[in-house]
Amino acid sequence: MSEVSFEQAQVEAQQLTTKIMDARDAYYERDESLIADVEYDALIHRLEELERLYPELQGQDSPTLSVGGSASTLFAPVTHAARMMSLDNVFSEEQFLDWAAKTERDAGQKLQYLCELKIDGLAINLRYENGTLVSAATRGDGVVGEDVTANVLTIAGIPHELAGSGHPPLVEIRGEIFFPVDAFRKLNIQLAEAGEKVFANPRNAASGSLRQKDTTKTASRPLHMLVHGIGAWEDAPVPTQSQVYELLRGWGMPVSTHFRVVESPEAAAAFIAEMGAKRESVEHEIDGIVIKVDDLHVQRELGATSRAPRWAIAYKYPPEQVNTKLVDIRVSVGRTGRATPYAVVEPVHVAGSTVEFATLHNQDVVKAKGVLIGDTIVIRKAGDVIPEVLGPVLELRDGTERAFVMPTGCPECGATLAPASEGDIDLRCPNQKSCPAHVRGRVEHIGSRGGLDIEGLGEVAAAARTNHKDGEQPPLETEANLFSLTLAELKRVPYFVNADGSESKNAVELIANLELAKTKPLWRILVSLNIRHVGPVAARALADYFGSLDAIRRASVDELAAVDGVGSIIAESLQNWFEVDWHQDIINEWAVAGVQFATPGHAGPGAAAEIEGPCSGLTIVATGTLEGYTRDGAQEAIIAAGGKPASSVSKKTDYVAAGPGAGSKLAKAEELDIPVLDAAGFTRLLQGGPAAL
DNA sequence: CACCCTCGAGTTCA
DNA sequence: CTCGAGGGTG
Repeated sequence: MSEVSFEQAQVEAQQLTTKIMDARDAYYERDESLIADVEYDALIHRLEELERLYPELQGQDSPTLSVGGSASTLFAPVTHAARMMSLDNVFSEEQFLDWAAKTERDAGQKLQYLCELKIDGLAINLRYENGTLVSAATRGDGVVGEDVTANVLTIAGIPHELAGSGHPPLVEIRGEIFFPVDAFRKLNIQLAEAGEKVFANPRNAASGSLRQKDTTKTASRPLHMLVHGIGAWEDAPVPTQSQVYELLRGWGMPVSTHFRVVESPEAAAAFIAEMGAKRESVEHEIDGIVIKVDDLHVQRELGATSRAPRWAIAYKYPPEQVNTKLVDIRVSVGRTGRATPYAVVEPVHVAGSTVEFATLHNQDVVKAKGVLIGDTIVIRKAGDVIPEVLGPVLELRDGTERAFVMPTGCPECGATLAPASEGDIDLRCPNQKSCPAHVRGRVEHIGSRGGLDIEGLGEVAAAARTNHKDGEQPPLETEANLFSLTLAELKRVPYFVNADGSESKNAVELIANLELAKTKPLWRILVSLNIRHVGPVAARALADYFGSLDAIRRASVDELAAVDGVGSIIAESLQNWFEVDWHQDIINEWAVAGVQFATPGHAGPGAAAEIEGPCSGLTIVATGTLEGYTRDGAQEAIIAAGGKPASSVSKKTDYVAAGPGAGSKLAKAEELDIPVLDAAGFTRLLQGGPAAL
């Protein structure tokens, strides 16, 4: 299943949908069976499978959503005057441009496009006769929908009588009914407090609210509608879709303010990218962008396939939430010994990548989320990067699920897990010196970019105390002998051995990198000692002030806390660290191996020199990819120019340097009205200060 | 003592 | 990126 690529799945889903639709049309409309029931079920099942793997394939009108007799007995059937078509989908800019190229070829001319937001709501068909609303119906299967006129009449903003005059004898106006995101959250809080079932998403809330038997209930919900097209209409009096919208606006219909007419496919692609970046800020949920050929005459020429018009396409954004199965909850132990439960899920495609794992933080979070092993769960990507478990889909429980039980022992060394202090939720493995998880985590940290930045150390870390060849010692007992590692010891790790038994190139390089690391700046060495609360920033402050590890060790708590950015907690953490004997072994062995524990030329405590430069006194945040700088390079450059690099944007930030790929920080900068620079502006600022801008 | 700003730590995937 | 918590400031 998971070996199906997205492209394959897309093609297959398209074919399945057509087959299913054809069979269904034949069955319901002409009362004949094209295929056997079992075969029909198999098609549906396969389509469901594909949609679970790639949820973005599932359109609002997917047959999987209406299988099993969706035709409600509550609402009378209504036959639409003109069929409610669905839209074909594209999932990338490339696919969109291909579609546009083909469309312009078919039309024999360059085209203008109307771009609008694809609202994730409920499609509705409003039938006006001589300016009066006579019926409102859901899409249904596109031919016959449900009559929800009484409910729709309660929705504010939908005119019962069209404004102005000169209305046609019959016009069908199509739009989307939706539940504003803010109101949706409030509704769910109310429902939860009243002990009622909450809605999974705004679309379900809209659907549930609209299809109430009791119309006063519908009236109490803040439903909205926005127009996105027309159905039956003899001789529309204007030549373009956008002008139709203007006309409808004049008649009092709610038309979105977010549409734009553009001159080229490239401009439409730009609109897609632009709206994708701010889709969170719109009042309703958006699952994509609809691009239509603006010219109505060309629309008629292009016509439609059996399902969808050829003159419009839906670009679908990757979904932010998907369902998958919670296969297991396991526990990992990190460098601080914290035992962290994490979810193992059936691999699923979310926001551009396949997710297999998601952290659950601690046992309280597992409880709070209410997930059981075996549940179908909802996953999203927080900030489009880190997978997050939102919660279980309770309707899909079948009783075979089981609760997660936090283990009492460390999964790596078996030591009894315990809270570090009274009342602490987190459980930790106490075996700091020799638990493989601890050692592995610490060695990884030493090699990390914020530490000594040593490539290839991750492999050693993984092999520390584990994975060594039978009967031999692992290359590392603890990090104490890291800098005295020999090639022979390294070769105990298969990764560093060639097929012929000789040491690999990586092994030689690693030894050389370790040699170089011994004379790296003091703050990096400090970070590598893995002292609680001492990260790159605190380490830099300490190193600048004291100049040597010896000076730091001899300092009192008060002297340590005198350093800007260091308080009593960090000071005590430092002193406690130095007292542990195997920590002293690390320092001693590293020193013997040649590690530099002092900044050459530093005059001793308090002698830290403020760098004077063009950017003295300025706080600067760098984000995104700045041309000519690496991520760390930008930080160093700011410091070298006398400025202060910060990791988050606040009122105190003076400048934000943003390159392509900048995300929330750029948005925050705009919100706070902080000057934003591109790479060139950033360089000018660093060289000449604010005056150079 | 209540805030706001940062840092540190844990995290996932290509 | 997000969270919780340390540190500094009014």
